[in-house]
Amino acid sequence: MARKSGSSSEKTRPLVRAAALRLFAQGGYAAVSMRQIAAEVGVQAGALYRYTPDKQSLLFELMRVHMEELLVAWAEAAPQGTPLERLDAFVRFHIHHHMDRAEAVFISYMELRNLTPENFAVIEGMRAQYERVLEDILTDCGADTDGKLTTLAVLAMLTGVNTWYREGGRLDRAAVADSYVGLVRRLVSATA
Amino acid sequence: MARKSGSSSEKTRPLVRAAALRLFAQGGYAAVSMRQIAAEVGVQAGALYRYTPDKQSLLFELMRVHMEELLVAWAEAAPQGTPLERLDAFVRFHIHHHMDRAEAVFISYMELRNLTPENFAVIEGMRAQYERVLEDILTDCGADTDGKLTTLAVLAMLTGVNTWYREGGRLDRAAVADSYVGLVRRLVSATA
DNA sequence: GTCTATAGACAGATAGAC
DNA sequence: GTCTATCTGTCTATAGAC
Repeated sequence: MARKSGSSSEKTRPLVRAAALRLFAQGGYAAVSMRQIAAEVGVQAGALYRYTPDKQSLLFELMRVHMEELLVAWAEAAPQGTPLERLDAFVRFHIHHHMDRAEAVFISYMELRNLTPENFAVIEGMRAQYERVLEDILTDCGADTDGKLTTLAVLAMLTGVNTWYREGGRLDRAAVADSYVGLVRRLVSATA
Repeated sequence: MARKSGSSSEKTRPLVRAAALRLFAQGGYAAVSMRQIAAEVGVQAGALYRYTPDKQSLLFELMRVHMEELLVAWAEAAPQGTPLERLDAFVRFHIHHHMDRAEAVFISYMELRNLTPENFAVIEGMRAQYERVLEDILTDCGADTDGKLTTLAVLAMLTGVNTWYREGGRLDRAAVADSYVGLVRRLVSATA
């Protein structure tokens, strides 16, 4: 039997996550205090410890969930077709998924060094899994480039979009994705 | 008439910069204390304030000097030749210059948000100047891609090398540069 | 030029009332 | 589940001795 809706635990928990996400992205993990997060949520600092054992776990959970969502979203998209079609699909998927989660993406790149070694290893493993997705596609494309190097080059290029793309700018989401599909196709084409 | 060599000011100053560079790159500006920097130098915290008015100025100077060195180094390289030759030269220059300054590069990307607005504007202006260098080369190459977007895509790709390149790894510096020259040439080639 | 000592603010985390 | 209050430690920056 469900509880009466009086408890605000299931309301406050996501608020804590959202506040931490925003503030960590804005000011950096080390520069943001638990008191700032609490103020953003509208509670006192002590109340946060109902939802996280400590500040480190708060950061780790944000990054872990972000990476998990990324891997699950790709698995669910699961595009079929020729290798080049799957490459196009990956480029569009990566750009759109990352545009929609700018803060989580930012944190997941910038705050790696603020993870404990154990937590870092977990995130790195998930990142390696995602890199593998693109590497396999590139292998299937049969490009005559260095597979690992090209994988990292393409991912850096695609993720770099987040550093400059702003909604309402000169190019809309679809135009950006189209442009990068073109760029990546050239990258894997035979040498001119 | 030169002073006797007794003063250690001109010895300590670069030590402070070097310690700050290393520690900021390793732990992040906000997470590193003046005491840690002092310990690395081998003095007490108070002594640091002979060399910087405050912690913020220390960060800003590291980034400003890094950007200035980058612009000066390119100006001195000043490669001539066809647009495509200059593009190749830019790719090699960027990769080698950045490989040699991994810590300063890292800081200059990661710590932008820890600059005061005034200091941020200065660094952003210098970054825009550098982007303009590549944008002009790409324009001269006459690629039929979006010039600004391609500029940012290539820069993200090239700077991304620093996130994975390690001396003594599978590929040496020259091999990495060669590979990226190939990738960038494809990017600006006619569509396959 | 570097030291010791300290001012004054703020950090993460916990205890116990309600 | 959130509050207030607090413990314990650290921070940047400064003052004044040497």
